Amino acid sequence: MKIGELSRATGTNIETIRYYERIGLLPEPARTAGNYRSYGEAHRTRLAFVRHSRELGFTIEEVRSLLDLADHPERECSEADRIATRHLTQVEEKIGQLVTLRDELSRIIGRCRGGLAADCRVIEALGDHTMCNGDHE
Amino acid sequence: MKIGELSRATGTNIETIRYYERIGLLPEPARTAGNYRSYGEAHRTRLAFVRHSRELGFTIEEVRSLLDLADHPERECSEADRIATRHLTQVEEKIGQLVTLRDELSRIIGRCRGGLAADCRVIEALGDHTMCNGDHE
DNA sequence: CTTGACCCTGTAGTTGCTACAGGGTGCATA
DNA sequence: TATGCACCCTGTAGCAACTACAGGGTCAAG
Repeated sequence: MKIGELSRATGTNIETIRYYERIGLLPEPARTAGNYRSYGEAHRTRLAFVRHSRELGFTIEEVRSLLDLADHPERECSEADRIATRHLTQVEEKIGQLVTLRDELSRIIGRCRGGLAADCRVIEALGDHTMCNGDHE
Repeated sequence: MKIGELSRATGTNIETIRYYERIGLLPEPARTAGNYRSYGEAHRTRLAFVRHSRELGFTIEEVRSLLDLADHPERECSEADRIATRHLTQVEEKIGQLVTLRDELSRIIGRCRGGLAADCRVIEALGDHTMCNGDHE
């Protein structure tokens, strides 16, 4: 498989594949006589693992740890569980923050009744930080 | 006010203040004899506006537009409303994505009953993209 | 007169890619 | 044989929004 085919097979940008190789997430593949990268099924599987992990929001370093574990099936999986659980916590925190944000934005926008910027509630709200009750960290 | 005081007054990193000045979000302040930046109340207000906007997740370019509007109170505020509404939509989309993410993560983690990586559901789930119903873009 | 806190400029690093520039390869077609 | 085109290669620079130095200057206190 050439890089373009792997790209299409996994929905990954070609530059991204080369980037993953550069940072050591994907092993260097064999080369053809013309110096083209030549991938096998194992590469496709590994790249799919990386992409799925990234879609779930794991950082590159987390993906590296997860891959490392996948490469060593004789180890305990508590590390994987720990990484995933911590990530879940972070996602939940982020959701909470965004919900707070959404509420504040809705409130600000709801008060805008058009007209001149001089009287705009959006602009006013942004300038005046005390408008929110002050306890959002 | 020297930069350190402005930093404390607004909870903004000193480097960030200089960065904002460099990219033109904050005007260049007067300088003391010793070439120190010297800020006034207007700078503090403007920086607070920027920080609050950034906390709400507006991009630098959006903040630039909002500031521009705040600087011209004779204009209509429909632009501010448009920017804020678009941003609200984006925040809502992001919340939706994260909720989907959280659910998938919970499902994956919930199935992990410890043991060896060889049998780990987390690792397995990451490798096998078809485990999710397949319709998340 | 030296110590320490503060300030200055300029540049490089962060994350996770993405986008070139400037070339080489490989195959079909004229 | 030439040539066009799609594809591939390396290496470097760019994005957002900061953050972190290095290597120096300023200023007040002791």
